Amino acid sequence: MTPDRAAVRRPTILDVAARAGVSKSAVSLALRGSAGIGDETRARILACAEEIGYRSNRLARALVEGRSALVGVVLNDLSNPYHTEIVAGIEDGATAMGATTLLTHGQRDPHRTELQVDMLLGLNVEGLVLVGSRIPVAALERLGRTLPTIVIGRLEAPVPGVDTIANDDQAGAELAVRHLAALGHTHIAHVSASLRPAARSRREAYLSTMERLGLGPHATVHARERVDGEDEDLDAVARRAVTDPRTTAVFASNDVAALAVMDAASASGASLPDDLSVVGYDNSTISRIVRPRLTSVDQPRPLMGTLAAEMLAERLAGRTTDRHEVLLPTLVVRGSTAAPRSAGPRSGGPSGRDGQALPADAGMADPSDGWTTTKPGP
Amino acid sequence: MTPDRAAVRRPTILDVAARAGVSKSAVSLALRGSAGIGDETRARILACAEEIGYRSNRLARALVEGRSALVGVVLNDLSNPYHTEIVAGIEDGATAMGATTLLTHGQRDPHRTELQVDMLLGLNVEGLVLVGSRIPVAALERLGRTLPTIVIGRLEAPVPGVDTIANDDQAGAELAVRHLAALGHTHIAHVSASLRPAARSRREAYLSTMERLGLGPHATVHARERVDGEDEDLDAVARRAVTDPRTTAVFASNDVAALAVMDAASASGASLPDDLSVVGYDNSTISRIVRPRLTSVDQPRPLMGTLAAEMLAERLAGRTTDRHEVLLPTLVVRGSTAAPRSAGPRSGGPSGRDGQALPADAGMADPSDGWTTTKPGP
DNA sequence: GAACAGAACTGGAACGTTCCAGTCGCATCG
DNA sequence: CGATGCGACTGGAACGTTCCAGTTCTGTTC
Repeated sequence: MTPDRAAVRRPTILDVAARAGVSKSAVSLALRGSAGIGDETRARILACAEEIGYRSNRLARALVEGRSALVGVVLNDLSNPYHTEIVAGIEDGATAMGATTLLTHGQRDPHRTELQVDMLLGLNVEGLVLVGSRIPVAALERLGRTLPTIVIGRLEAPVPGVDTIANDDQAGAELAVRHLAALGHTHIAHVSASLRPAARSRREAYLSTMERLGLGPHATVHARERVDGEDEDLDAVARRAVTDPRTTAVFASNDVAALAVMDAASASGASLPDDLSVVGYDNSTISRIVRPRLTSVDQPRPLMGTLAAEMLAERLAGRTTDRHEVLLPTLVVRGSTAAPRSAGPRSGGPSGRDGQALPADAGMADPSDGWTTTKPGP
Repeated sequence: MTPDRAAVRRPTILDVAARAGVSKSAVSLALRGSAGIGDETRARILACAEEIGYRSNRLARALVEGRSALVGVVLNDLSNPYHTEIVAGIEDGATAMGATTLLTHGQRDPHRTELQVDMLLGLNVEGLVLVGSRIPVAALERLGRTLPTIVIGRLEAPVPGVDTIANDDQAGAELAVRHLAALGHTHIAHVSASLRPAARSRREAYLSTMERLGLGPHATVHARERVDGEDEDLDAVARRAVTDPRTTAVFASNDVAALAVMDAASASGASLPDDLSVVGYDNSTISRIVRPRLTSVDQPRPLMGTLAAEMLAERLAGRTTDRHEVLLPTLVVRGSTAAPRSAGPRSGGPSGRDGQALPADAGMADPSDGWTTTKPGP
């Protein structure tokens, strides 16, 4: 049985005031720890508040203060553990600036995402972080005009008033290809999981790196046929990639695709990593579950989160220029990559020990902070 | 460059009223679609609102209405994809009752969880759903007295005013053991991942089911030594479970533990599922990634979510008695279970085809709705 | 002992809504 | 033709805070 909650009105500042025999202003002062109130009175007020279980009404406060101290985070897909570490980073940053984080998820659906954003705006959030969200460009432009907005992930084109944080897909892809080449692979194929901007630039970087390494003639891209549903025939693409007997290594544009390749290879009787080396992208939980464990490009997710919070703080402090950050990924080497059967490593390259992280090309940025800044295009 | 947002005050209902040449009340009426306003005037007001980009301030509305139309959901661990489907269910239910869902995560930490709950209370949420959250009992009791609270997961002991939704661990464990026995296994071991209530009752059900099947003498429980950190030596336990040559099957108390068992078995040269059958619990993404794919007990997660929303609605409609639901799990049979090498199946049991779901024992509940109700203890 | 300073506290206004008790004008009715 | 009723609209109060301009009181200074 539960006490009748409807009858028990939630205590307000006035109830506390009445009990302590002071005015509501005194209570407000005491609760917020402001000066201008005696220690003795303050203690009494605090005690009274405690006794009747007073809890400040954040809605009312937000209304009068004109600021909600709320930051909205929209996740495209809650089930993607990829997002989790980013969120943790955002939360830490937001907490540091005295704000609290409100999460919602768009369920991979632009329409739902827009609805969620609307409801966050209704709650007067002071800033918005969209994590890998799919949202119509028009809506994003409106947001850029309305409040500080940070997008984590790659945008088709920059939107005025919207900051972005992405990882350097070029560098990541290069890292993967160079790792395979250093092991002695020459016939390195690429499996591209989607046509979204991130996958596209990984593919381009794959091609250019192959070219630069003099392996251009051996480059092959296995992409999906343009089917509308996205996860349509990834397995078919993987099977296609695995059939070519000359291919000894595959760089996949994400871990899910890499998993499909590993499955296809095993199904055709290949033994991993001896017959086929596989590199994924995202360093998701998949990479630690699958056997052999997957070598994968890792994005600095916690950093992405704290950076988002930092950029939000800047915006709130008055920054009006757009900022676009590109972070350098690293490669986490695990058991899915090894020298091909026919050849040893071409150089004193990575030893391939499980879980060893390699920083992105040191020539491109200072590896000590792990990321670099690029200015947006016109 | 961004327009100076600070200068642009967010338009209010009064701005709309001024522009449309009516009173604020008329605008309020028009926006909410109430009667008492002419079609022509309404259209004009709506147009004006659109023009100046008016957006209702939910805070102010909540303040005066005394209800926020907000439901708070606290996730213990965002990275656990287990939760995702539950959240989707809650959201659907909440949307149906005209409320929106606010997510936060407790980061597996009781203290942080309490903080998150506090901030949700400050936002005047009308109900709270805690998903697998670890929160001090004292705090939970306070919540039970304050507002409708639903806990998804098993509680040590019922808390007055708090509803619970859990899956029937007994039935789930029985399902797993019976499946293995039907395949012909007699030496079925159990690996217990934790000492939390759910794992404990799975273990008890394992033991009693073994007993009932006349396999009591062959029952062995491999539990963790009492180490404070939870994931401490799961692998060691798994290795221990795998060393006994007579053991041909293992029922693990969750998928993570099952994965450890599979790893340990592979490491010791066993081939799965021929040398060892493994059953997990949770039917998490792990079970679909690992090879062979893991047979696992599945909890009706979407149902748990919608049920939570339903129970919340009941509470808001005035229910004051506590409700405790126990849902029946099913078994999803995949490739990790097969008849032992030495013996065929003892009966015309399950065929073991990949992904086939078996309902829980029909004698315990009507399988058509998939769940049953149990009344709480005194 | 009057003037003053400052600390401690108070009461009203404001925030952006909804709600409610009216007011106004107009058509209908007896 | 005056009363009645009703639809359309208005203005003030209220929600629970914070903020600000006062007010009171105590002690200090000349």
